Amino acid sequence: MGKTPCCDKHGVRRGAWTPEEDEALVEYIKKHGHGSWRTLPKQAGLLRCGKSCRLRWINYLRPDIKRGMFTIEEEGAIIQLHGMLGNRWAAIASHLPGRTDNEIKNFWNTQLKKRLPRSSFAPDHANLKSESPSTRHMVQWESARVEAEARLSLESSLHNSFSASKSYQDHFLQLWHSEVGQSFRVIKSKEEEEQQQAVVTQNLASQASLLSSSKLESSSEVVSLKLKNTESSSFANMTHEQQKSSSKANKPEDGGAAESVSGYYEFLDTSDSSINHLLDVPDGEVLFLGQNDNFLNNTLDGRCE
DNA sequence: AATCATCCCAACCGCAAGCAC
DNA sequence: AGTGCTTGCGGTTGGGATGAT
Repeated sequence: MGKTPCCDKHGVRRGAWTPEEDEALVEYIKKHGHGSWRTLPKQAGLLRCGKSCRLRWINYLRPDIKRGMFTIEEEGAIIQLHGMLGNRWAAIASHLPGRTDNEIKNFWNTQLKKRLPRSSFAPDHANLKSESPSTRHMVQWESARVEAEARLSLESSLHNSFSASKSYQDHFLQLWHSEVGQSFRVIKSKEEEEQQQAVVTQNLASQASLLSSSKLESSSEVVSLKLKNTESSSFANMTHEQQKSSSKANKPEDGGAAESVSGYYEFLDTSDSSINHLLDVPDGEVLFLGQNDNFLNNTLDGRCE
C-alpha cells in the first residue's frame, strides 16, 4: 500500500524535549489549539514531527495531567478495569481523570504486573488470529459490552450504587439489550454451537501437544483459571507470606519470561485476599472496592499524608 | 570510587480505524 | 468503492536514575 511516513525524518529533532520546545508547544496550543498535528510543528516553529508533538502534549504538557504517585483507589480501579478490559490502556485511562494511557501502561508493567501471580496471565493469541470475521465482530461487540459494564461497575464501585447496571443508562448497554443486541446474541449462540465441535478437537490436539512438550503445568494453570470464578484460587487461599514466596518461586530465573507476557490478561480472581496482595494492603483491611462504604475514605486517610 | 545491573518512564514505532475526497 | 491522510492505540526501546557489589 505504501504508507507514507508520519513526517519527514530529515531535520526533525528526536529524543527528549527541551523546556524551550515545551514552552513553544504549550504557547502555540494555548493560542491556536492543536488543529492538525501534522502542520502544527511548522506553525509553532518546532523541529519535531507532529506525532511527537501530539504525544508530548497528551502525555506530559496537557494542563489537566495529574502527576505523581497513583493512589490506592486508582490502583484498585486499574486492576479492576484491566481484569475486565485487558491491555486496553486508553479505555482504562478514560476512567481515570488526569492519567494517561502511557502512564497507566508503564505503571502496570513496572509495578502491578510484578505483584500478580504468573498463573493469572492467560494470553491466547493463536486463537484470536484464527478467528473468522464474524467471530472478530463478536469480539468487538463483547469488548464494547465489557467496557460499558466496566464503566458501570466502576461507577457503582465509587458511588456504591448498584442500581445503574439495571437501568441500562449506558448507550451501549441499551443497544446490547435491545432487539439488535438480542438478534446478535442469537447469531452468536448458533455460531458458538458450530465452533464448539471444532474447539474440542483443537483443544485435544493442543493438549496432546502440550503434554508431549512437557508443558502440562501451564495447561493445568489455564484450566484452574477457568474455575476461579466459582472457587477462590489456591493463591488467594494462601497466607500473605505464602503468596509472597509463591510469587518468588514463580518468578523465572532470568526474569524475562513474565515480562514477555503481553496481551490479554484475565483477572478472574477478584477475591479480597488477592486484592490485598496486589495492593500490598494487610489482610482483612479491604473489602472489595465498592462493597464497603468506608473503604475509599479509609484508605485515602491512611495513605495521603 | 568504580563498575555493573536493574528499574523506570518518556518517547518512538508500526498498525489500524476513521475520515475526506 | 478506492485511495491517501490523520489520528489514536498498544508494544517496545533508549537512556537516565538508582541500587548493589
